[in-house]
Amino acid sequence: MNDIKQFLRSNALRPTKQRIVIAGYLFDGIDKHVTAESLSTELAKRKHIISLATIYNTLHDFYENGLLKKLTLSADRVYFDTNTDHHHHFYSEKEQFLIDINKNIKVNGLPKTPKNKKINKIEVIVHLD
Amino acid sequence: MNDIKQFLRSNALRPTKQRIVIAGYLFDGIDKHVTAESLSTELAKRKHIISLATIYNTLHDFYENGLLKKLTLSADRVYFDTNTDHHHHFYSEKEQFLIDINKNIKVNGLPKTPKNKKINKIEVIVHLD
DNA sequence: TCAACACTTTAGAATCATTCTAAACTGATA
DNA sequence: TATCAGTTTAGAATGATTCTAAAGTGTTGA
Repeated sequence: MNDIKQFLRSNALRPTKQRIVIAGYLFDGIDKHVTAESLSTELAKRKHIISLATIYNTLHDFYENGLLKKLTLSADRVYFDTNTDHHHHFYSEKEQFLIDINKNIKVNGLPKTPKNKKINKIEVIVHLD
Repeated sequence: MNDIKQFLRSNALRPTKQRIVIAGYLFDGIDKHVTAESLSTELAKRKHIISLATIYNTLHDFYENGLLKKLTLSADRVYFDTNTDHHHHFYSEKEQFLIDINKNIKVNGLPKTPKNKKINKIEVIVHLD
């Protein structure tokens, strides 16, 4: 709890009740993929009612501070990943699930980067049926 | 023109005025990436006013028949790619542009596919700044 | 050629994730 | 503990996309 407060402070985020609850859930040591909706539902189960606006705000605050990765895999919901190490994903659109690939993947044969651009990151998504 | 009609018929799509215009634009031999909005604008420039609903319908009809690839790269607009060969992309979220990578890319080091699942496709997105 | 019908198009309403607004609230600081 | 910047929130707004249901149009068989 005080850990969480410190954790938030060290990221220049004021440790409010809501952020503590959300961070406590997200960063409990088990990597997770959440959407605003799924997070809201999960917290509600634990009797923590936090407005959706705050959930969106908080996810973005965390994302902007590098505490979450953002994944746009389908047009109708954005996923946030608590695993911020560089990694890739298995994804099933049909079943809407996401699995981290934590092995080292190599991508070979890339053409040269367009003029005046820099590669930010390479994202590999393995789509499953 | 008759080519386009045949082309549509061969894909079990009735060659309506609107589909002929849209297919004529999309499949002119030059690969393109469009969104519903960009397509609508492009056709309007050419004095072809087609309702957005029809543009969405048609893009999906084409997509379902394998004439277009669908790319969900940002949450707020879906791209359709006239290049349906298996290929990858450079993508700049900031500048909202998309470049096909037509070279052969190899992805090495994938872990084994989750039980009872099959790989549908592997998508590599090279994010640029 | 044409009637008949299934397939299409369309305007406008509806949907739904996400963002915005402006007011109430609260952690931090002196 | 008063003050104020940073937060939370309900509810409205946004914007891409989908839906609805009515009008329009290819296609086909005679």
